[in-house]
Amino acid sequence: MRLGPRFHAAFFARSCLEVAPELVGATLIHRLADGVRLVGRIVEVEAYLGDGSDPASHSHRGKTLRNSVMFGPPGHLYAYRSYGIHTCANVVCKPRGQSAAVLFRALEPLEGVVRMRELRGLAPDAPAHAIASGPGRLTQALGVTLEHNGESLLRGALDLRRPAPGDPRLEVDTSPRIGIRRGVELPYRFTARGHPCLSRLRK
DNA sequence: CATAGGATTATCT
DNA sequence: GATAATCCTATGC
Repeated sequence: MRLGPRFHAAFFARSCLEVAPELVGATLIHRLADGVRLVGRIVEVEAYLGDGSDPASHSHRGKTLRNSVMFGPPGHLYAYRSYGIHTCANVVCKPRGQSAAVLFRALEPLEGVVRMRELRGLAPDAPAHAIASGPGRLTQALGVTLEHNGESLLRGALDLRRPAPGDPRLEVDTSPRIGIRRGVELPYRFTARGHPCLSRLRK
């Protein structure tokens, strides 16, 4: 398949509330060492602000060893461990020194689907919507680990691309974020309308 | 279909 | 020592 154009760092050097909805429909790629390319279309993201107004953000209480990448250059990967088991992946927003991020929550598998099922430990006939619908599932399916924390998403093995010509234009819905205890009411979750690969389907 | 509970560990208090 | 931006399985409608 043909990939869309790259993002420039400037795209991410602004509010994650602007960046997040524009990432719905973009593609996330991981080129594995053996040449296999894992590609998915982003259908669900969440924004986490860094200006102190967002109590659910990891950077809400300032810079720590874990969240230090959030304060680094925009367009890089912030990966962290969740509930001791899962890895979650974000793209850093705002210029260096400020902290904000967009969490990748669900992908529609596009290429390397057989490998994704293997990485997830799923049966060969497992449906596409079970592969990367959820932040932990997404990183497992794409082979993204904590070792990728801090890597650029603008070039290299991990690669974020704009939609390619001919890709579907997705309608974006807004809703409250999932699985958090603070800032529960803030509408910072952005989803592709009616898409089967969302982590939680519409009613 | 919906909900509840356990798993499991890095990070911070 | 408690918490956590979750997932899977089991159980009950």
